[in-house]
Amino acid sequence: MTENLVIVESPAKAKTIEKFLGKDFTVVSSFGHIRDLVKNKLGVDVEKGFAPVYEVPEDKKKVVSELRKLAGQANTVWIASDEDREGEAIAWHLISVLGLDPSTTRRIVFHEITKDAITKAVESPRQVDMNLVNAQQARRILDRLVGFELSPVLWKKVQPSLSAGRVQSVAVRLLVDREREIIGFSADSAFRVTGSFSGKNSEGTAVLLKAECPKKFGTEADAKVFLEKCDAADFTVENIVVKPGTRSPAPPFTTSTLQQEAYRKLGFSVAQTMSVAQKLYEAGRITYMRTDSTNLSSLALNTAREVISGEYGAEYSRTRQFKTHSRGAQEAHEAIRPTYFDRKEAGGSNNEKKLYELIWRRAIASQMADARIEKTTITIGMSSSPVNFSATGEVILFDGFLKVYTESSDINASDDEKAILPRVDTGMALTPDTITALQRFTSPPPRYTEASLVKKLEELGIGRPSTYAPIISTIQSRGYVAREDRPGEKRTIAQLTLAKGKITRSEKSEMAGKEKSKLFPKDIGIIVNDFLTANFPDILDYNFTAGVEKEFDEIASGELGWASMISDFYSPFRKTVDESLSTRKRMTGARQLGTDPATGLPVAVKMSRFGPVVQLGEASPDNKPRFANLRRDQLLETITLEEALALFALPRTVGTFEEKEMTVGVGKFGPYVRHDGKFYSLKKGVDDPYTITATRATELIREKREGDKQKVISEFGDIRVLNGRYGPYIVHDKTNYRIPRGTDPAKLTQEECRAIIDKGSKPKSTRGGKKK
DNA sequence: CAGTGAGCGAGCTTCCGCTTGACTT
Repeated sequence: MTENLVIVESPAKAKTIEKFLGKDFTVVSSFGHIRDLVKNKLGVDVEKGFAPVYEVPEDKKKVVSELRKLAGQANTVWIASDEDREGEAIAWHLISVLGLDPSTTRRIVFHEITKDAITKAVESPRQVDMNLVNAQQARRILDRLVGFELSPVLWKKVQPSLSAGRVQSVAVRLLVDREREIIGFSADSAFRVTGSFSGKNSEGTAVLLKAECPKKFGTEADAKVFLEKCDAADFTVENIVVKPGTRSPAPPFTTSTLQQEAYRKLGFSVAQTMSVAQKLYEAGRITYMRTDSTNLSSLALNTAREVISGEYGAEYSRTRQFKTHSRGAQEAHEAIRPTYFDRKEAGGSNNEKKLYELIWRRAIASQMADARIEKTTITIGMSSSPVNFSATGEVILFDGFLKVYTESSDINASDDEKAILPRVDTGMALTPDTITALQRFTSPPPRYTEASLVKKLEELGIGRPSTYAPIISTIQSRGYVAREDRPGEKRTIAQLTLAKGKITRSEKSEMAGKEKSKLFPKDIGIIVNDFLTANFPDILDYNFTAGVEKEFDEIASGELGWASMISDFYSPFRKTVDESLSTRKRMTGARQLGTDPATGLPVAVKMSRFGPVVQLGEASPDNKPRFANLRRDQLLETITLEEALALFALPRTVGTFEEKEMTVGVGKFGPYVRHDGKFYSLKKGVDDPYTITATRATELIREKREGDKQKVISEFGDIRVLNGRYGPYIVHDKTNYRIPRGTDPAKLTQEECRAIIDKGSKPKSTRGGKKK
C-alpha cells in the first residue's frame, strides 16, 4: 500500500525525485506519452468534429498496466509530467487511461529538480488544464491530417513509401532552396592587396608590420596599376586608434546549441550527440538533454559561483540569467548543465568525457565575467594615392570567461587572425618589403550540415528538442537528402608581387567547392519538394508552423476552439488534396537533353523505379532503350548532354589478364573489376572506373587474392578454418561455428573441427533478430 | 552480392512529439 504515487515522464527523473520526497512517496515513470492516435489509420473522425481515435501502443501496454496497478493501491496520485503542452496532455491521458478521478488527482509541475522546487510544487497542486490539453490535441491532429493525407498523394504521383509532413517537408525545402542558390551562383573575383612593412619607432626598435588594403581591385590590370603606384610611394603611419571593448559568454547549452557545438568542436553527428548525452543524463552527471531553455536553477547559479571563485578567483565570477530567445520555446526544463559543477570530469567512454567537458565549460563560462579587450587599428597612408593600408590587432586585457570557453563559428575564421601589433608612432616612416595582390573568389552560400540545419529549424520554430535528431534521420532514410563529401575542383588564382621595385606574376591553385559531411538534396527530394511547393504552398511555407503555433496558443488560452481551428484548416486543405489527385500528372523530373551525335538517338534523364537514369532512345514494342544510372554527385536538374553520354562508357573492357578479359562497371555495391566470373571492388577515393588502367586492375585482383589467402587458416574438404572480422571461426555447410577459448586455430585438425561441429556449439541463427 | 528501367494489381507505406530499452554485429 502506497500512500502517494507520483508519476513523472522520465525514469532517471523519478529516481532523483524519490530521494527528495521521502518514504511516503513512490515515484514512477510513464516513459513519455502512453496513448496516441491509432497507428495504421487516419485516427481522426473527420465527419464527427475531428474526434480523435486513441489507443495505447503495443510497447506501452506493460507500462500502463503497471501504472494502473500502482495507482489502484495509492491513496493519492500526483501527476508531475512536464509543464508544457505535451506534458499536460500526458497528464490528461494518464487520468483517462488509468481511470483516475480528475477531482482528486493532483497535477503538479516543477522545472528544476531541486528539493526546494519539488517541495513547493507539492504544496500547490492544481488540476489538469483542458485548454492546454486541447492545444496539444489540435497539434497532434493537424500533424496527422497533414502527414496522412499528403503522403498518399506522393505515393500516387511520385513513388510509393514516400512521406510528407509539416516539419520534414520544410526541412527538405530548406536544403533544396539552398542548393538552387548554389546552382545559380557564379563566382566573382577581386584582388586583395596586403603588404609587409618595416621601420624604426621612436625608441629605435626595428618593427615589422603586416597590413591590408581595404580597397579591392576588380581586375588584374587594376591591381597592377595600384602596385606600380605603391612602388613610387612613401608610406607613413597616419593614425593609431585604440578602442576598448568587452566580450560576453554565450548562454548555457540547449539541445540545439549543444548539437551545433558538439559537431563543430568534436565532430559528433546530431544523433551521436544525443545518445552520448543520454548516457551522461542516466548516470546523473548532467541535467535533462532535451530542452529549449537557457535557464539555470538558483542552486546551480550558487554552486557555479563557488566553483569559479575557488578555481579562478572571485573577479572571474559573474552570475547571469539568460533569456531564452528561441521561437516557440516551452521551457519545461533547465538548460543543459553538469549536475555538480565541482566535478570537472565525468563519463565512462571517451566521447562521454569529451561531451561532459564541453557542457561543463559552456555552463561555467556562462557564469563568468566578460573579457576585456583592446582593439588597435593602425592606418598607413601612401603619398601617391588616397588609398590606405590598415593593420588591426587585439590585446586581451582580462580574459574572463575566455579562460574556459570560446564558442566556435560555422564560418571559417582563418582570415581574421587577431595579431598582436608592434609599437609604432604617428608620422613614422615605413618601407614596404613586399606588397602582394592575390586573387580571391567569392563563395556561394554554404550547404547545411546536420547541425546548421537544426539551428535553422529552431530559428523558424520548426520541430522540438526531442525531434531534431529524428528529423535529420527521417529525411535521410527517405532518400530525400544524403550526407556526403565532395573533393572540390582545382582552381587557378593569380598573384602579383611587388618586391625590390619589381612586379612579378605567379599562379597558385586552390580547391573550390570542397565539402565534408554536408547535407545534399537528392533527386527524389527535389522532385517531392517541387511537387509539394507547387500544390501545397501554404504548408511548405517557412512560416506555416509559426502561424499554427499562434493558433495553438490561442487554444491554450481559451480564446479559440480546437475543432474550429482544425476545421478551418482542413476544408481548403482537403480540397487541394483531391484536386491534385485528380488533375496533376506523375512527376518524374524528366528532362530532354538532346541527341546523341553518334547514333542520332534522343537522350533524356528521369527518375526511374530504382533511381535517376539517363535513357538513350525511346521505348517502343520493338525497341528497348539503353539505360545508365546517374552518379551520386549528379542531379537530374543540372546534368549536361556530354555528362549523360559519358555514363554509357560503362561497363568497359580494360584489358586481359591470365588470358581472360577484365571489365569495369558500377554495380550494386559500387565500382568493380570483373575477371573470370569474379568481382573485385575498386578502392573508394583512389580508383575511378572511367579511367582505371589494366595495370591497376590486375593489381587489385592480386591484392584481393593475397588477402583471401590470409583469410584461410586451414582447409579440410568442406570444412574450413577462417579469419573473420571477429576472430577465427569454422565454416561448414554454410554455418559458422565458434572455436573454444584457448584453442590455437592454426593447430586444429580435421577431427577436432568435426568434433566442434558435431557438438553443435552453433552461434544463434543470425536470421531471426531483424524486425520488419 | 555486382541488376533493374513496361504494365497489371493486391496490399503496404505515411505524420510529430514524449520517453527508453531491445536487438545484432
